[in-house]
Amino acid sequence: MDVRMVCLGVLTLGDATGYEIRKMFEEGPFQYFTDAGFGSIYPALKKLHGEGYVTLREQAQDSRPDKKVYTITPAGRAAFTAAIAKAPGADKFRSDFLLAMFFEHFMPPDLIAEAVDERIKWYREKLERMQSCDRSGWGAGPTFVNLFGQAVYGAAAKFLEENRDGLIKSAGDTPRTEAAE
Amino acid sequence: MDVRMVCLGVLTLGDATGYEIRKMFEEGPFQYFTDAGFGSIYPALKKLHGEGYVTLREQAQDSRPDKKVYTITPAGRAAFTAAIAKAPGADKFRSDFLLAMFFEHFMPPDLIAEAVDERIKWYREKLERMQSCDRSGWGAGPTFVNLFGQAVYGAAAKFLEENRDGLIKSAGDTPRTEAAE
DNA sequence: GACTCCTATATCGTTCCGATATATGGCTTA
DNA sequence: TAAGCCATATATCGGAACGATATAGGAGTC
Repeated sequence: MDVRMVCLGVLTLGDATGYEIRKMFEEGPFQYFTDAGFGSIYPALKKLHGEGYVTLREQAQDSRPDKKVYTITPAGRAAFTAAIAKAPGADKFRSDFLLAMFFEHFMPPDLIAEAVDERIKWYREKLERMQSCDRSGWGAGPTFVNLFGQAVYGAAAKFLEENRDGLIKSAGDTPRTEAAE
Repeated sequence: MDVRMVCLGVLTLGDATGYEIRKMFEEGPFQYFTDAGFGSIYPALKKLHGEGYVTLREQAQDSRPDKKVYTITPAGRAAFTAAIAKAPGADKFRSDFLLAMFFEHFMPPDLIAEAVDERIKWYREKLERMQSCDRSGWGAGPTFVNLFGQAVYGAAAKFLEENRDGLIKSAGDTPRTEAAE
């Protein structure tokens, strides 16, 4: 599922500009399982337009670049429907934090503690945002996705809180590996 | 943390070829939180060699391309240590499956059921592999990472099993959105 | 007055991903 | 027994995506 199709999905919810689509990925209900920056979205929209999957109308604005409001076409809806009907690829969890923890013996204990504490805070904040949004009026799909996110992020936060001290203690008891031996 | 540094990390565990590093990402303890294909690894190793972070010795083999066994240098160890000392970026969870579930009203109920069941199976298999490996002799870091993975993947599997029927029932009760309205 | 943030576009260079090419020995299977 | 697939082992190529940067003015803050 490439950025093009994800943009089409967002446009099934209503017309939007590239900037608004970006905000959806950053703050909206999509933020926990997908992502795309301007450098991906603008070329994607241009391509979708060339393929006839979206139309656009330009809204002039003073002291600001013109807004380009995109609308999905019937062909676009058909393409999106076909795209999500295909068996989705594997879920991917990528974490530089876990990579660092794997090599914990290269780090001083205080740095480990800092990294774990930061990550707990990060997961708690994300979780808070997921829990605090008003789900009344949401359909079954968005609700399912939101609750899935809560289950997974909650499990991550809980694990880190319960295993923080053990990891740091073990690091304090074990000699650190020197960078150049 | 780019592919270059992840390769360096693997090489701190012992000498390896590009092919072996790939296997680590595919089957080894790294598979749950990082990934890289040949198209990333070979160029990364070439660059690391140019930077003096690794050395290589070529081992001739008959009826097969020569093996290139890479060894990390002291400069490489220093670079890796510096890389993991920096505050790691955000954890990323990417899921085409959740994207499809978000737009569940574009899918017929039987397709939803199939997708959820496949995903449950996938998470259970991954979990099984994480649980069944022999952790005796592992250090604190790898153990921590493995148990984190179990906590998160376990939570995902559990959520899907508990909410499968509810989602499918709700899909059966709600009219499906046509591709082209 | 300086600084940062928000809106809104877009590009550019680097990196990454997936598919493909090459070569051969071993194992399964129809 | 031939056909097909898997494992080993290298590598490249095109396209996609990422991150940083550019532009520009108004609003809000220190």
